[in-house]
Amino acid sequence: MSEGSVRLATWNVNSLKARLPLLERWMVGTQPDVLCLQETKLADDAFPTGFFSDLGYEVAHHGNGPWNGVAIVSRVGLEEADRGFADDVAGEAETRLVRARCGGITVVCVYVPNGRSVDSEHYQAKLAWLDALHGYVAGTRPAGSDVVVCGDFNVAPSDLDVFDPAFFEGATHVTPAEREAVARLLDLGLEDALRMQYPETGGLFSWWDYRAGNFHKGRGMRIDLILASRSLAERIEWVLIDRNARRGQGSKTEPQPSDHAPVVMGVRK
DNA sequence: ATGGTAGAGCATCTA
Repeated sequence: MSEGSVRLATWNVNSLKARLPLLERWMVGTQPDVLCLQETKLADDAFPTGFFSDLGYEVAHHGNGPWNGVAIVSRVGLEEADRGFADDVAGEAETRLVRARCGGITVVCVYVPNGRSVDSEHYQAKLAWLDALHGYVAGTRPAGSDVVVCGDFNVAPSDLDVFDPAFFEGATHVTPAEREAVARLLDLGLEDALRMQYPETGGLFSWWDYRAGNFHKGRGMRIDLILASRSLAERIEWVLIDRNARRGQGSKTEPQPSDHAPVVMGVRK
């Protein structure tokens, strides 16, 4: 990209340790300036800081065990790192949020709880977590500054974002309450970067179940989002979902993919 | 129209 732009990406890697071979190849090829990772599945003391510093990046990780775990990786500066919500919130121990200031942009990296099923307590916890996120994001004052909130939201914002709305009836990720929670985030002064570029294009998915050949059948959803504050959104040059990074499943010679593809955005400085 | 996969880690649990 041109000298005057910043490349920001988000990727749920489904275990950083398992994904290192593919991640290295992808970072060398893509050259992100800021990369948000979810589901590192690592405790902080097991985080491979040297892997990233060798590639020229600083990191802020928030993880405490074999589940969840989020990180911000940056080569345009990484300051004011902040882990988790400020106050006690359900799920606060689950290491699902990390924030840092990178190259003048406030970056909030999130891994929203899955919710499992609508009738489960985990679904209620998901809604509570999204509510806490709303308060947290409001505190970053997105209406007046360069803020990005990105990551795995485990919510498909509209029916355009799923391969078949009928298939997901009664399931999590598509309920009015979850979609309302995302809409309320946007109301703070954020834009859904990819949807802004492609307002009516279906099939732009970021996640496909590993099973049943769903990736090759196009049976996915768009749940990995980059929400950009308006000052940033008006400088977006392009947004893409890198499906190439989702290929190779089951191959003996290709590095194995996550079930998520990275979402990448180029922004003028 | 989930459960055929994958990753945690060693029996299942989570997604």
